[in-house]
Amino acid sequence: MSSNADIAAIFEQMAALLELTGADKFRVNAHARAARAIEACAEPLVDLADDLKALEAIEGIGAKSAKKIAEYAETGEIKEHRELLAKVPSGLLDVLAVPGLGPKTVKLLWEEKGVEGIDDLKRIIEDGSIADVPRMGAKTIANIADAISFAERSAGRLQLGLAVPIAEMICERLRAVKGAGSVEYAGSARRGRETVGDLDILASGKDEAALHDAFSSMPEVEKVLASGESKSSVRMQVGKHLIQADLRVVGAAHHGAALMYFTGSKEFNVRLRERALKKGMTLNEYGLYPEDQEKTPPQHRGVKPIASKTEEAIFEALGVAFVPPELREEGTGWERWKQTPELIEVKDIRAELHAHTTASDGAMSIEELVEAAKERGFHTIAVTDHSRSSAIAGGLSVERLMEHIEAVREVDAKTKGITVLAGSEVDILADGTLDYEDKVLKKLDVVVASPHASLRQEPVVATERLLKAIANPFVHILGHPTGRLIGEREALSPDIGRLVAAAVEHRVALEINSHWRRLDLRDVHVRAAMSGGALIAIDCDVHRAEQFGNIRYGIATARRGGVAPERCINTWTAKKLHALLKAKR
DNA sequence: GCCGTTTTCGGCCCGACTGTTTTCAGTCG
Repeated sequence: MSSNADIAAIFEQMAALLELTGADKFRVNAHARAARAIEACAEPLVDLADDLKALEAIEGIGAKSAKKIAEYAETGEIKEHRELLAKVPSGLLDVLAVPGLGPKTVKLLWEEKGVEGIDDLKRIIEDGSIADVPRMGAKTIANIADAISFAERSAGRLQLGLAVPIAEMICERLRAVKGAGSVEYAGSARRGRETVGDLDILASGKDEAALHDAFSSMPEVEKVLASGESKSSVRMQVGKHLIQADLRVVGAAHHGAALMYFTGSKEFNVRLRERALKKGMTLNEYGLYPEDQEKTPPQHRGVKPIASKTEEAIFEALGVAFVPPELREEGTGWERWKQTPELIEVKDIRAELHAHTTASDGAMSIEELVEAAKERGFHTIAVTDHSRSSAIAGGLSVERLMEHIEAVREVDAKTKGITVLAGSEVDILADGTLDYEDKVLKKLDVVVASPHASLRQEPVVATERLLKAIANPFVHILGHPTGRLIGEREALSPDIGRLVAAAVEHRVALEINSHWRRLDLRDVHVRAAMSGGALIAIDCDVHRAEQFGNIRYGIATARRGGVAPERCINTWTAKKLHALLKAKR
């Protein structure tokens, strides 16, 4: 299989390998950028490989990279990549990944000490010979040893739903510091990325030192990595999760510029700063200033910024429409916007269409589920317990399903203020048939069809399987279409373009499952669904009441995919939504 | 290696912090 992720990984690796061979840094960066551009593409690039012009049309992909992608599509490898791997020991890539070790140092360790992997590095630390290398003092050596141990203990990036609560906990504590002003989290958590590498906290306040102290002395902090006047950095353990957190304290006058800078993405910042230069201005984390060729940064010379207090002001001064944080990524095309796209928000959601009760693997009774949905102000809640094949999840036999439908109807009859629909999350079997016969499906108000087993199918097989499910006349929603679990399993890689086209044809909504372990569809798929004209359902797949709170992660994913409220059926009025569902009965 | 309502060649964002240095290189975001 050769997904975009595979190709992106090769480009990413080429960037690192080039760095280690001492290649021009702009060339290195161009490879890293190409990797991001490839990753952000919804369409499988191997399908585009016949058309070099189409590949080159992708921002960040030039003639050379397009040729390499075509070469990969044809031969399954890239010659330059193979040659680089022959030159540089692949274990060096692990060494380069150790925090604090950059290309210069790794190259030096390799050339002077023969280090070709982590084990070699550990060995020369242990026998002390690492000290022969220039600029290797006691502190540096200790930091490297520590970083290795951290890398070994850390599971890497944290899922969004694990990172955000930690970020919020830190913010709460800093807000409690005397004289604290605004405190908020930025970085990839603010952009709503599915995983977060480290937490970026931005604060202002009367007593800057007090904020840094409070931050560095949190009980979960196991090591202070840096502590300067404006920035401190710690490594902390929260529960079983290890994560790095950075705090930046800036004056309120610089808040917008700092927030923008700290939110990123890095690529976005670079593009924006380039744009500023073209307009005769310079942008840094303190503000947007007139460019005057002076070497000392403008904020140190008392230069009055053109804009700095709010992000909005900076965008305006640059002549760019405000870019929502979720869209500040490579390949979203923000440079061409005339105005900010209208994106869906949590408050737009008025119905949950994918929920489980104690009848299968949920923790709530029908009544408790309905109560929780009412509390969120929803007009509709669909009860969609598992179908019979999901035995582990307590899937319902046809007989039990019939009883369950009755039970749901009874609750609906006696409930005021919300419509309770009888539905099912029906397994899509390996061959694409559904777990209940059509005559059973017909009795249900809502059918969410989802893949749960046979998740290692080849893309072609998976595509046909899901297409068949979409074409079933009784299906309303395609639930978590790929079945992936972030960082745990890739699951299916269907041809999203074809799924979208079929979903449009059969008026099936594609689900964004809001659980932070899933976020499935993922952001780039959602973007494809939007450009293809499909409807989206954003659901929490609730098993417990608190999981309704996961909607924020589903919404973040939707926003990253450019979803406007009207494209999501959960935002529709009861009348409109129910009409859509009934049209298939 | 990419890119261009100034450019198809000559640029390519900007600052904080650390550690090992006596003025700065390396790394990070």
